[in-house]
Amino acid sequence: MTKKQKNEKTKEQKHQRTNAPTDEAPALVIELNGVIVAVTDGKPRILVVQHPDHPGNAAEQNDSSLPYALPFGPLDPAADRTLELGLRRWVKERTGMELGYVEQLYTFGDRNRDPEELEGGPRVISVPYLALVKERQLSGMGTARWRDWYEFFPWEDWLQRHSSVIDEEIAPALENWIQNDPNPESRNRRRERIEIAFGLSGTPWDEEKVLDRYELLYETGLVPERARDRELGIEYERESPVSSVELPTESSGVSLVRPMALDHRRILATAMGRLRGKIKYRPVVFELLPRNFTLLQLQRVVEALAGVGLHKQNFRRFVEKGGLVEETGQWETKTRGRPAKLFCFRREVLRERPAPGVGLPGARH
Amino acid sequence: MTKKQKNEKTKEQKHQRTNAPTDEAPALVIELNGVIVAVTDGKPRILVVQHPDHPGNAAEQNDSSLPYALPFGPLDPAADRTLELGLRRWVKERTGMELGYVEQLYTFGDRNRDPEELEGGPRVISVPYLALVKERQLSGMGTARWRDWYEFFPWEDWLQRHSSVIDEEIAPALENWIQNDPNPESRNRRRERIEIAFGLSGTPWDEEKVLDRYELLYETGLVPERARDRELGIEYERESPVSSVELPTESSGVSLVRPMALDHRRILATAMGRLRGKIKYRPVVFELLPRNFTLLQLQRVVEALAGVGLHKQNFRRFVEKGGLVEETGQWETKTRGRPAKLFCFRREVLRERPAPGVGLPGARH
DNA sequence: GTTAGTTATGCTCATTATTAGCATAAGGGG
DNA sequence: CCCCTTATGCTAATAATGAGCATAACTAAC
Repeated sequence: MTKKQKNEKTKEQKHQRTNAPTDEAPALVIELNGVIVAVTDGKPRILVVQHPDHPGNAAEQNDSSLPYALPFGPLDPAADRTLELGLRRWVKERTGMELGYVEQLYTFGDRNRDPEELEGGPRVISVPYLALVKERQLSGMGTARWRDWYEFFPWEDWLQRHSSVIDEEIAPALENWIQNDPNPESRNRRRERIEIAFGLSGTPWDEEKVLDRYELLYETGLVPERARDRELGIEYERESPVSSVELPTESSGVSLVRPMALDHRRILATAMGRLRGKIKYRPVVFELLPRNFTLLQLQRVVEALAGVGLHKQNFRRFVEKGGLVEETGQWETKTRGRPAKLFCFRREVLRERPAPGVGLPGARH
Repeated sequence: MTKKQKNEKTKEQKHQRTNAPTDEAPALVIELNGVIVAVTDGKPRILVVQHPDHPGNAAEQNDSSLPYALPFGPLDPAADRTLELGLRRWVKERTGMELGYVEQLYTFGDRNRDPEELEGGPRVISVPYLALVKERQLSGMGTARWRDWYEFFPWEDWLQRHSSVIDEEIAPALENWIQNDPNPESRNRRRERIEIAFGLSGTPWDEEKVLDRYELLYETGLVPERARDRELGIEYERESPVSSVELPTESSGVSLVRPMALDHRRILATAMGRLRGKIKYRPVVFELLPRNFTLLQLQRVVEALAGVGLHKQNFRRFVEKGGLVEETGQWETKTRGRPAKLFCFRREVLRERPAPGVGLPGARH
């Protein structure tokens, strides 16, 4: 299949799915994206599909090198009663999965997020949702598969690889970017943004700033999406103009691995940041766990999401004294060491505390 | 002007502003709403305009009885590069106001939120933004005006009127709604939702749950919007189906005052909840204050937004020791008692703490 | 059946925050 | 000068948090 053919096919699909009168393309489409998250074996996974990506993309792609994309589908303005129901509908259709907890993330509406707009395609507004599921087999659905989300964000993982990526690759490149700015004032702003986002020079690491970090890497060209978009004539700019003399150092062969299609890595970053924040004040972790679980299982899930290690005893005290869980009287025996009590979520906590979540006791902040 | 004429005019405007080919109405429009907030004299104000509201609305309305609406305008998919710029553009156009801090709130996409959809109008997706400004004169713009947001949400104000509305009107009516549910299980769910949302029977009041409270009042018909929508054939349902036998007791002449047009009160509730949450972990209050301010001014703004009173000394300690503000060396003298030091926001706090905000020290929780 | 390894769980102690007040300071208006 | 108002300093009691030590209860290997 030639590149041209592929493009046409994609465009056709897109028009087709908008339910517009066949002779006239709509000016506007709403696309629903699902960031479907599960945690297995202490790793946060997201559901991805393979996607033909940008029409003008670099090398001829065979199927296995197609970039990953978050699953998505169009809103049918005539049929879908609500956005959320639209999302649930086609996730069901395409993966056979009935979503449980679902939460709207943000609405991305920048022009040319989808390069087909440049060729006269409709303006595409994306409304991504975060969904939390207990991982299970996918019924049907060909290309969908689970991936560790740190494959796309290695610098977010402070659990295992102690994130040497930042010290060795990111920090020097960003320092370079700072120096490249001739204006001293905006240079200071750059330095401030970077130090805050990446927790450099004394500033503490904030696991929630996933999006800020991604945006910086994008702006500085450290992430392949930037070069790709630029080639296509897409200029992404921060919505709040930060008046800066952007001259990204297209630079340094920093290999910040595995991009995603379109702006999906930005969407994923939004989801990660949101979830990392939300577990602290809403008992959403339990959506990712079986009904009964040991405290260590719970801790592993939190650590996996937050990307940081926690102090075991303090964590245990936190969730127990905090009334977040209660004993079931059962025991987990199939593990290696001493058998652990099984707990379950304690619903009454919702009445007792205004914002019950897990927090990160003992994280190195 | 007859009602019919009015309706037609409105619809025409709407189509006009979509930039669709004149002969074909679009299936989808994006509407941008601004929740523009300022605080003056210790009261949170929002900018509202008057709006013809629903076509099928009850009595013939003269201009002064038109319901208030949040200012809004359509996205021009061809011209507006980003949603946020679209918002800024027409806020500028219509009010002469240059917005500073702006934040996307949510995307409301339920079908028939705008009753004109029932008459074949396009599906309207609303993307409201929260904007924080220092109140100032409106240049131009006829009908826009500032209103205390508690006019629309009297039960959210625990500062002055110690919210007797809840004890005297809301709680009894909701209790009634609980009893009206024949199914004991769903009755329990209702009770739980109500107790959590309104802080009844031991549950602490959570000032952030503004939306939950509004939704409950809507579901139970305690808010006039419900009856109005129903008359028009609009059935709003919670997006996450909570399987319940909805038979709202259209009930009790509870006068939960001043509705807003369309679903704008829901949008406002979203904004209030978001802002009440956000001041705790982001230094956004300062957007509402002059560069220099006394600690009491700062406290008054926080109290106004959160709707609760705070312990003065603890509040002071909190913001000072927390490094959120710094002395300017100047003094406020025009007040009555002892002159107060003037402070300003201390930007460095952004580097020191991951989530710098004001918190509510000494609130009766 | 002893030993080593693994995981669970109890408990302590120092430190830091938070709550709720008491008390004093510094202005203005009679 | 007295009274009212607002600002500001300080404290004692309590609660939450951070960092460990120590022990318990299992499995697998020898």
